[in-house]
Amino acid sequence: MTKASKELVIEHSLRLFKVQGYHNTSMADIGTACGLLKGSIYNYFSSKEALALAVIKFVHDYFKQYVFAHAYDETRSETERLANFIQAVEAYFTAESGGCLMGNLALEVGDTLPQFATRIRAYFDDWTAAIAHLLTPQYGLIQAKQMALTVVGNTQGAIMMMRLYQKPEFLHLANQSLADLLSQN
Amino acid sequence: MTKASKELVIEHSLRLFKVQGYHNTSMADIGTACGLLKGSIYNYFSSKEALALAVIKFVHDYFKQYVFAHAYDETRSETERLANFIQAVEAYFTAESGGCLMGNLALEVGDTLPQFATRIRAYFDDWTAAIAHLLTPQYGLIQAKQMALTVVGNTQGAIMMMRLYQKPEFLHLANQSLADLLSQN
Amino acid sequence: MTKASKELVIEHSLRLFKVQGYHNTSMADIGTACGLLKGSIYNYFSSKEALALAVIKFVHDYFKQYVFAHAYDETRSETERLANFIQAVEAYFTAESGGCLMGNLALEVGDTLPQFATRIRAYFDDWTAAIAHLLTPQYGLIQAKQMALTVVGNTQGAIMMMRLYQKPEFLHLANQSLADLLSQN
Amino acid sequence: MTKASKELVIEHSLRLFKVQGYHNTSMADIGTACGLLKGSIYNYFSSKEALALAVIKFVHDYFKQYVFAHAYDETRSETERLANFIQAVEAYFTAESGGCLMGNLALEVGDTLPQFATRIRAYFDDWTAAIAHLLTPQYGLIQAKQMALTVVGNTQGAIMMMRLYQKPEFLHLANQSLADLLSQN
DNA sequence: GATGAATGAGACTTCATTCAT
DNA sequence: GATGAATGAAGTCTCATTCAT
Repeated sequence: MTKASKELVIEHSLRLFKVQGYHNTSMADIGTACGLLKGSIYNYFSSKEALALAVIKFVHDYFKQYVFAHAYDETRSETERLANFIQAVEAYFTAESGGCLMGNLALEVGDTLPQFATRIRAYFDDWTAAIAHLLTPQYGLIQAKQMALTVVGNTQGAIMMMRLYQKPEFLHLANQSLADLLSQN
Repeated sequence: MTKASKELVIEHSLRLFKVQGYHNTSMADIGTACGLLKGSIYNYFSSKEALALAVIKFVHDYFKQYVFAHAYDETRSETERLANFIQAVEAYFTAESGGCLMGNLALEVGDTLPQFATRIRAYFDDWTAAIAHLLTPQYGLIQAKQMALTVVGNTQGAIMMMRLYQKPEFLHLANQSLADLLSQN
Repeated sequence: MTKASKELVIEHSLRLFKVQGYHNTSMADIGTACGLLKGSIYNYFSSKEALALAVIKFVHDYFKQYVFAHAYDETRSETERLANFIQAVEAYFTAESGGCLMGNLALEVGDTLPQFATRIRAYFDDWTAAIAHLLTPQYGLIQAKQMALTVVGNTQGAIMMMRLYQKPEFLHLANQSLADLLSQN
Repeated sequence: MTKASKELVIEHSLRLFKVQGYHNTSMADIGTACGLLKGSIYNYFSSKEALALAVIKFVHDYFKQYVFAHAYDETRSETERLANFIQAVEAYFTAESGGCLMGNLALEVGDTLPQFATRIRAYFDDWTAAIAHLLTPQYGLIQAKQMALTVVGNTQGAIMMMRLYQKPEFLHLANQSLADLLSQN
């Protein structure tokens, strides 16, 4: 139950941080969501910041395992890998509201909490690397890397628009542009 | 001095909200930046929220006058208009740090403070309309509008990346893509 | 206009103190009611407390002139005097809402602002003396004085009930009891 | 200790609200009286208003149990019940200073905080009903009810006078009048 | 005489954190 | 591992008062 509870706190925090923001989410909010008192959370995490870093790691690990991994799946063709990757991204950000925790945190605390910014960059780096890996055969390493950075930016922009206008098409369109990059040959 | 002081508070608040976030910026922070006590700000704005809304309006008005207006400048060719527009966008977001207040707020409080979200959407709507206006002759109204939405998203994504990685190239590249949309004929 | 404005401030303050209480009425409230800014009130009164004391004096003077005086009106019989007195009391407290400023202040700040308590006692003393003056011929000085104190208390209690239940009968009944004291012969 | 501490806060608040008034008593005042910091009180009550409502309920419950109950004590004769009732009232309001919290609040916030007014009326209703219950056998329901309302008003007026003049006789006299209502047969 | 702005204290309330039970 | 209670700092906002214009 220890592990389960810890993960429970992380998952509730993830949702709250995403929807309400980091500074606007109190330990009491998190406690309430978990069915705990705020003080009890300190049995699992030493501070609000430590909790948030665990949440960031949780998201990052999830993407490594369930999203980015598709880019390196050697049992599939490049086009298939990309399709699976895109599908995973779209499924993830369509399933729950609040957009992308990493993007949200980047804009909320990117300039004030450098510990967070470092980890968010690492996540974006992995995202970029995954896409670059898929584009490299066709475009070469240098250009693929550059294109991947642009794609990540475009995707984050699309998620922002999707959230602000409550319309999932934005992300879908951005992903189609990405898909086109490989289907053009 | 009234007008000046009110605008002074707005400008300091703009900077602080942008860099530190809305919830992480206290009235005391703003007061200190303006050389006032926290309580004195209430001589100008009835609440922190009212102040933030004034800041949002200030930014929106600025963009209408100094950025979006380029798209409607009938003394220039379409290509020139677009070039001026792009130049204004790039200058604005390169000049100061903290990215785009509107995008930042969209992600920090978009789901919590609907009064803010409405105004931010209005800003993005105007931005979109300006670009659509430039693309319509070549692409037709429907497609231009759609492309404009994508461009705005891409720009916001680029600003996010620019801020996170502290590299201005992101925005420059996004703008080049926009420029290419008209120079391709 | 000086005198008029000063009295204007007093009258608005009287109403606000009566309905909202002393501590719950701000100088800004009073200013707004008078069409002034809060700072302007200090052109008339040196402090909130000085203003309140002026209001107390205003009420006391009004009662001396228009209510208590009936008890000493030598052109009338005792029964007539009492009837006029009662009529004046009833008219006053029925005309406006908020009950009796003096009673309200007695209970709100009687133990914390002795300057107020002293003046409120003086007002009650005069009220008591007026009634005692009317009852003395029939009951003798000692007993009349005692009865008058009881009558004043009963009247204040009736005003409290009248205000709490929003029913003017309470005061009317109390006044009838007073009237009966002289008509019983 | 929970119950004890919560009741402790209520009792200190009762005393302070009674003597200093509601708006003139700060959470810091209450905290100091309880040996707590102002913020700690929010572990017991969600707001100052919630605390005040708990205080009102506390007083009301106390009167139901220790004062009004005498009126319904079937083991005693009517005259004894009334004597016990009167004795309880007199003991209560003589024991502590500040008068009657309910009456004080009625005049301070009766027109501003309707949540308070409703509860205060309920308290006065029960008080009235208790006296009416005692007077009904002799006077009939209708008249007894009317007389009871007058008695409650007179008692409150007496408590006001008692507090303002710092003389306990007022209440004693009012109670004697009440006692006479039954001893006249 | 009126105003807009400033002040400093203080109001209610929230928060992250700690700790004995 | 959970809780209730405490803390002290900080947050938004209000207030009485002052003063230059």
